Amino acid sequence: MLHALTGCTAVGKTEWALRWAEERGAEIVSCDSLLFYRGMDIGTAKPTQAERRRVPHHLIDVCAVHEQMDVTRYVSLARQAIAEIRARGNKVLVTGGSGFYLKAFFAPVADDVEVGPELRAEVARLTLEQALVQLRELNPGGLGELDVANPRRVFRALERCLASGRTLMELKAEFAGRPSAFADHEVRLTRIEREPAELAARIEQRVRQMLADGLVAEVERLRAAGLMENPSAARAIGYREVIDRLDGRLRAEQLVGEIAKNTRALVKKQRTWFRTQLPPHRIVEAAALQSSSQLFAD
RNA sequence: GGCCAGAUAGCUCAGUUGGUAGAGCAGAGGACUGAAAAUCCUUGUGUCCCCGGUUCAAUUCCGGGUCUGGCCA
Repeated sequence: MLHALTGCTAVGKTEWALRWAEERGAEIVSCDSLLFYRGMDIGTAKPTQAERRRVPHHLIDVCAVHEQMDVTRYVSLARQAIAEIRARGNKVLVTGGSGFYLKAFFAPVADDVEVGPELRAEVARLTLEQALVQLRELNPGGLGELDVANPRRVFRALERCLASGRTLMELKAEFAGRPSAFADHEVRLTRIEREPAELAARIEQRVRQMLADGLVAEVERLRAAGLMENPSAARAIGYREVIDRLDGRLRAEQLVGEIAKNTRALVKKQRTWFRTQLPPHRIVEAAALQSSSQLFAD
């Protein structure tokens, strides 16, 4: 049995996760795509050292900013961490707001087509149009639901076709039949929600606190450590705006507003994901929470 | 007080050589097979500041007014 707690950014799930885990001797497995990176602390609201002393955390600070993480690697690290925690006889609480990674606990999330670095580099040199031409040649039966306007999706689709020698339709059929990587566990999922107005206020407060805590200096350190080599991390909310500020594309007085605005957009996207991509799950209102026992119907 | 510029979508602005208007951003909705806090898609009727004039027709031209900014006193 795995317990998983999610909710959008700034909803306040961290403290509830800590309490639940602390009271049950559980260990936490993070499900947040940016917490993997060492040094991305303030802008990600990473659990502090003090919080990590309260409850053991896993899948935090597992790689350098310039390294590339992906779901497949996440899944294998998470499986390993969970096995170790179980071997100690402890409960597991998965917590985080990265919807795609969370989905891995319920559904297949990647196929196992190996794409070599040479092939990837070769595909990366193509324009979107060239990639589409090749894809259509390889897929006379059509491209299915592929989002042909999305370069990342198109390039990945082409890589998978070239690497496997199969069509998107064939790959899709096989993918749909795969089990979740955690099919051997029963997973209970709960999501914390909060009133939009209250959440917006918390976001603004949180952004101001991050800046007061030294977000700008953190970004400067990370840049020196190779942040810009990782497009996804460099585009993370809070980081991209500070980079824009440092490079003169944003004025100082715009910083809080921009970060808060983009965080609200993230929250909206998270909500759509939770609604449409996760299985039906328990929803609890943050304002109504008084005890960790309310989180899961045990 | 005088001169000049501006007044158009929540915001910043474009535009209509006169036939009632459109971008970016925000907002809303959505997609999601190895970057997911990423990436991508859909969605724009608003007294075109007010009053009057010219005209078949004015948001567009003309006159007056109001407000905002700048310059001069």
